Amino acid sequence: MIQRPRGTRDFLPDEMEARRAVEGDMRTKARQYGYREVCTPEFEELELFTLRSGEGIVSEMYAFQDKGGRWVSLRPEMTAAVLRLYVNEARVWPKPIRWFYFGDCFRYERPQKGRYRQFWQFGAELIGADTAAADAEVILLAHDLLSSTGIQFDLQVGHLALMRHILSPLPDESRRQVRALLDKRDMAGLSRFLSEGDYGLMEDQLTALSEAHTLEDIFAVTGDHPENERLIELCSLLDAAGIDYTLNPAISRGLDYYTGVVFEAFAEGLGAENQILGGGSYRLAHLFGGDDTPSCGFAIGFDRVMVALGDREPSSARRVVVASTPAGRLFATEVARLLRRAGVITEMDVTGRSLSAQMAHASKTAAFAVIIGQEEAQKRSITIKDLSRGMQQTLPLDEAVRELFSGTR
RNA sequence: GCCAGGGUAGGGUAGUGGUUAUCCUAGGGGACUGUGGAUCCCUUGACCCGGGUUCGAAUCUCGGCCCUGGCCCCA
Repeated sequence: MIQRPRGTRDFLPDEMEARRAVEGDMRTKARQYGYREVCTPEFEELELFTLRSGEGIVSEMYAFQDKGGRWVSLRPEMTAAVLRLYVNEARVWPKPIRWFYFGDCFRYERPQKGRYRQFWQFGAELIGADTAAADAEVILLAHDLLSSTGIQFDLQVGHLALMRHILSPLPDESRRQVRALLDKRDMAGLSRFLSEGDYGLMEDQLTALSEAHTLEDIFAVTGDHPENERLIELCSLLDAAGIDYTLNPAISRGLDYYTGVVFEAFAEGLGAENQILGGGSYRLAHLFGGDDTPSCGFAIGFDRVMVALGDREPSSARRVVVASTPAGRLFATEVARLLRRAGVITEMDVTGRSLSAQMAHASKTAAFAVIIGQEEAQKRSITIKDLSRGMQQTLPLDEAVRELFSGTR
C-alpha cells in the first residue's frame, strides 16, 4: 500500500464540500470589496522567495533543481508571487490594484495540529496605496472574511514604527532578538537580554509598550512620532466600521519587510498553532524589479479556520436514486436525464442489481427513490418514494419532475 | 532538528511468547427476479516496514516510516 506523504491530507466528499462552502463565502466577500482573484504557479524560481524572506528559509522549502538545472521551489506562501505577477504584468494598471488569491502552499516542517506540509491560504493584496484608509480597508476585509466563516477570533492591530522608534539605539542583530522575545511575550528573557547590553531604560519602555492597549497609553510611551497620526486615523476608521479589535503595539511579525501597520488574528481550540491570519503594509515590488510600490495585504490560514470550525453538518443537498427493472431501464435513462436537467442530483444503478438491492442502496444514499418498471414505462409515469417517510405515489412524468424538483430544493 | 504517546481488516477493537488472531461495524452476494432500513446465511478483509532474540514474535528488543500532541521555527 502506498502511504500519503507526510504532512499531507486527503479530503473525502463531506469535508471537501465543507471546504468549498467556506472558500466560496470568502470569495464572495472579497468580491464585494472589489477584489478580483488571481492565480500564480505552484512553483517559482527559488530566488523569488529568498529575495523576500532570506536564504534561511530554503531549508524549510520544497526546493529542488529541475531537469534544466534551474533552482525552483514549491511556493511556501503567495504574497511574493502575487507581487511578482504585479511587477510582470500589471505595473501600469490604474492604482490601487485589489487582488485576492486562494491556493495551496508547501513548507517542509514538522507536522502538528493546524500545521501541515501542504496547506491552503486565502489572501488579499492592495497594491499602490499608502494611507490609513488603505490599511483600514484591508483589515476590514480580513475581519469580514473571518467573520463570514462563523469562527470566533481575536483581531490584533499594531504599528511597527512605534517599536522601531524605541529600538533604534540598538544594533541590527540585537533588534531582531528583542523583537522575537517581544513577539513571544517573554518578558523575563527580554529583561535578561537588555540588562546584559545595558539598556535598562529601554526595558521599561518596552514593557510599558507591550502592556499598552489604548492610543493614549501607547503615545505616552513613544511620545511624538510622525506615524501617530496614521494610527489615530486607522483606529477611527476601524471604530466607525464597528469591528472588534485589540491594539497591540508589540506585534512584530518577525519580518523585516513590513513597513507600518501590522495585524494578526487568533482563534480558540487550535493548540499551539492558533494564529489564523497575518498581514500588514509592506514594500516588496522593488525587490522584483518594479517601482517601490507601497502595498498592504494578509493571508488567512485556511486549514486552521477549518479546524476551528470543527465538524460541520454534511451537505444537505438531497439526492434521488432512480431504481428500475430491466423492462423499465430505457425509460429510466430518459427520466434520469430529465431530472438532472431540472437540477436534481440523480443517480442510476450501474451494477445490474435487483430492484430490491437497488432500493437497499437508495435508502443509504438518497432522500428519494424513483421506481420505474414495466408498468411505469408503458404509461410514461414514475413512482416517487420518500425514503424517510416511506410514502410513495405514481405520477405522470411532467408532473412528477415538477414535484421532485420543488420537493428537493 | 528535539521530546512524549501511539500504529491489529475500510472504521472501531480484543489479544503481555504457543492451534486457523477476537468481536462490533462496514462492503459484496443470497434467502427475496416490483420496493429499502429488520432478521438469518454465505463471503471479502488486518498484526506499519525491516533486522535481532527465541523451538516459536502481533506480543520482547533495535532501527526506520507514519499518526497525534508539544518544543523550536513560523515567510
